[in-house]
This record gives sequence, structure tokens and C-alpha cells, in this order.
Amino acid sequence: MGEALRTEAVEDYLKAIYLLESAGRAASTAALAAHLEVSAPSVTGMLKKLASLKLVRHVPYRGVSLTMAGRKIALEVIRHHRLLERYLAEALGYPWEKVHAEAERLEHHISEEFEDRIAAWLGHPVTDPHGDPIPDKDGTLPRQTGLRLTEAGAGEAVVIERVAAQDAGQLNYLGSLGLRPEAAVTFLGQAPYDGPVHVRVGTTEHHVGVNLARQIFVRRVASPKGAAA
Amino acid sequence: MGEALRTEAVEDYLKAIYLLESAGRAASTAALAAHLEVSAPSVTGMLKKLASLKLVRHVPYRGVSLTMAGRKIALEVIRHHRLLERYLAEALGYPWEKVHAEAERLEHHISEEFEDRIAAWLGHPVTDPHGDPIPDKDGTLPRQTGLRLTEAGAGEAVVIERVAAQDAGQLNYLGSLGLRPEAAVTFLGQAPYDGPVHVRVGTTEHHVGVNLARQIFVRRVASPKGAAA
DNA sequence: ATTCCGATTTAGCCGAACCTAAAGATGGGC
DNA sequence: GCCCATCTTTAGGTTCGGCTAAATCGGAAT
Repeated sequence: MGEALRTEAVEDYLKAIYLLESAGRAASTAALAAHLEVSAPSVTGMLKKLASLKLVRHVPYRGVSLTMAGRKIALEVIRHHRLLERYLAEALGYPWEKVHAEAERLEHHISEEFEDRIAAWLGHPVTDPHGDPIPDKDGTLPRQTGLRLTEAGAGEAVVIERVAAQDAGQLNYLGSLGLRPEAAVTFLGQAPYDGPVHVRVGTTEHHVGVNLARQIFVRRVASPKGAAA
Repeated sequence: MGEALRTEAVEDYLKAIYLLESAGRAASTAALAAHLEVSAPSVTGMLKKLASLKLVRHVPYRGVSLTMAGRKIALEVIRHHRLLERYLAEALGYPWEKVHAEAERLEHHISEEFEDRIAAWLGHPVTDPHGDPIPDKDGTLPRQTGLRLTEAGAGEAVVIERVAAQDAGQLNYLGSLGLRPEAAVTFLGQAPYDGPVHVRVGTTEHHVGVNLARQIFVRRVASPKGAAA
């Protein structure tokens, strides 16, 4: 006992709590209900169960936080998810906007052996196709250093590190523009009053709505070979 | 509605009924209970549900048979299972005695897109690693023509078509002897009183217990290049 | 300090799929 | 033709994870 309680629902809740926590947002009942598409009372009920299992700390009316044991499970599920996304993209040619849904289905059902085999096949990657870090088997995560594209200096050359958009249509659109992890782009600036963001990819310029652009995280690039003054 | 009822349990029952039917054995409550590792009353309950969904015909105290709708679902699940087995073996290097357990986990959770992509990757194979036929997308099955190894004529050259053993240890053993689908072997004969079966694989002879040998299905081979009188 | 609104929890319920214990059907042996 | 062992179903109950409706909490605004 202790392993028997790892139902799909339990794993889903722990993952959702982890993702909310790591996005800086509070893991409130309402946020979890929205994330998991269940009613608020269902969330309360499950949180009480998770607390009794010592997987979360639950302060009534104040939300939850993961215990070490809960975080461990969450990271295992996230590792499965992100490895699967990467595998689906690389081994089976899935377009990046479709990998999430399929990985979501499979993440609870793969064995440790499957996990190990796809990780080895992929060469133990550290990020998924969206640029999100893949937790190590022992639960350590590569540090994300990025800033938002919109926070770069005007005219600055950057490399896309991560695209946080979830919607398949948005991802497909960004992909068609070449705005995906590892792409080198130049942030040209932003029109006033939350206007569109101007960005150069290769030789073409694109305008991207602010809300979408804010989902793009980049890292500064040292100097794109001999470009410094 | 009509799709919503395809729970994992429903799919498992339909698959088990199909496999029992196609093995010639009656789909009795007891047989299903043994196969699915649940109690007999649980089976009765589910059969009533399946009957109300028009997926099986249930004559109380007489067992069940699949309707067309039920057979369709069973074949879809079996297609998933066998495609997965093949994919795990070929794409990820799983040994054949391990593919069954992993496919069992995943078969209910892959999307149609995943099914299509692995089928294409494999080149639309018609058998799984055990030699069992993979149903087509429209539900048609390649016909199995084989006879049991023990039914071949003494001294006859045959090709293994299918290995029906389920146990991982047995499969591992047979594999280590080279007794796997597509292997060309010669049936040398059988010791009296249900004694071991003698078979030649390549240049070496092996003795295999009758019960295990009876799980091996073969097809007669025309003439192994210039071997005829 | 009081009110009020939104967020949360409690209370009570449902369906799916399992279980055990007990009752009922079937069919083989005599 | 009857009896009995075996198989199957009925009866009643559990757990899990969801739901709605109603009560309650807590913080923001007056």
C-alpha cells in the first residue's frame, strides 16, 4: 500500500498542482477545477484525500501545496508526458500542436521500461517540443533561464527557449511562422498600447499579437557571430 | 451516446469474449471470470450491461456471443494490441515475451491517429510478434491456416506460423531455441506416451515438452529448395 | 465595523465496476 | 427419474470519483 493509490485521477491532480505552483499561481480549488474540468466540490474532496495520503498539505480555504512525496509523483508524470511528446514528434512525426493531447492520454499508462526505452531512443533529451524541461529520473529539472520575448530589448537577437501556448491552433500558427524552440529571432519592438510585437525570423518580419508573444520565452544570445560593435 | 460507453472494462470484456469464441471455447461466465480475473457475479453483471447495450447476446445460464457491434469493438481493441506488440518489438527493441504486458496497458488509450501512424511506420503488418493476425481497419482478419507442430508428419519440414503460449517464461525459452514465427524447422517426431517433441532448428536438435509444443502452429512448406526426392 | 460577494466546503447523491453470501438452474451419474 | 455437484445469477454492499444544492468562510469595499 502506498503505490496502490496512484490512480489516474490522483496523478492528474498532483500534476495540475505542480504546474500551477511552478507557474507561480496559487493552487486554489477554483484554479484546479478549471484546469481539470471538474466541479469545485470534486476538487475539495480529492484534496482531502490527497492530504490524508500525505501527498499535499491542505489548509482549508487556503489552497494546497505539494509535499515531497506528492512532488515526486507529479514529476514522474510530467517526465512521462514530456518524454512522450518528444517521442511522438521525433519517432512518429507528430506535429507539435498534436503531441500534447496524445501524451496526455498515454502518460499514466506507460511502464518504467517504456519510459526508459524511449528516453534512450531519444538520447535522454532535456526538453520537450515546446521547450519545457524534462525532469530527470531522480526528479531534478534543468533550470529555465528565459525571459519573455516582450521583455527583450528592441533590436535584440535572441533564441526561442520555450513556447508556453497550449492551444493547438496557436501552436500551429506559431510553428508556421518558424517561432519554435531553438529558432534564432530578432525582437524588433512592439507597437504602442499593447499593439502587436514585431519579430524577424530569418529574413522575414512577422507581427504577433501581444498575448501570444508573451507566451514565447527566449534567452539572450551571446553574439550571432561577429555582430557585436 | 453510443461511444461514451466504451470504457476500459467494456473493451476488456468484449476482447475476452472474442478471444474465447475464436479459440472455439464457449464464452461462459466462468471462463470470462478466469480470463479477466474477476468474480463470476461481476461477469454476470457486466454481461447484462453489455446485452443492454446490444454488444452481446446473453442467454442466462448459457453464455454470451458477440453481436456485430460488439465484434467490431473487440477487433478494434485487438488491432491496437497486436499493432502495439509489433511496434514495441520493432521500434523499441522489446523482447517478444514482454510485448504483451505493455500492449495490454496501452491498447485502450491510443488514438486513431497513433494507430495509423504506427501501422504506417511498420508498413501495415499482418501479424504480431507471436504470429497472431492483426485485424484490418475494417475488421477483416487474415485467415490462419496452420496446424499444430505435433500434427505434422515425422521428418516434415515446416515453418512456424504462430506461437500461442502466453507465459513470458515459456516465450523466452522458445525464443532462445529459435522457435519463433517464420523460423524454418523440421519436426522429427515425438517420444511415446506424450513424451517430448523432437525438432530440428538449423543444425541443432531440441526436445520440447508436449504441452509447449502444442502451442506452436506451423504451415507446411512446399520444398526447401531442392530438398525433394 | 459591517456588509456582501465570490470562493470554498459540507451534505447528500449517482453510476461504474467490483466484491461476498446466498439462492437457483443445469445436467451428468445412478 | 432423481440427486447432487457445479455453474450462474440474485441480493446486498463497497469504493472511487464525479455531481448539485446549500451552507459557510474571508476579504474587499464601504
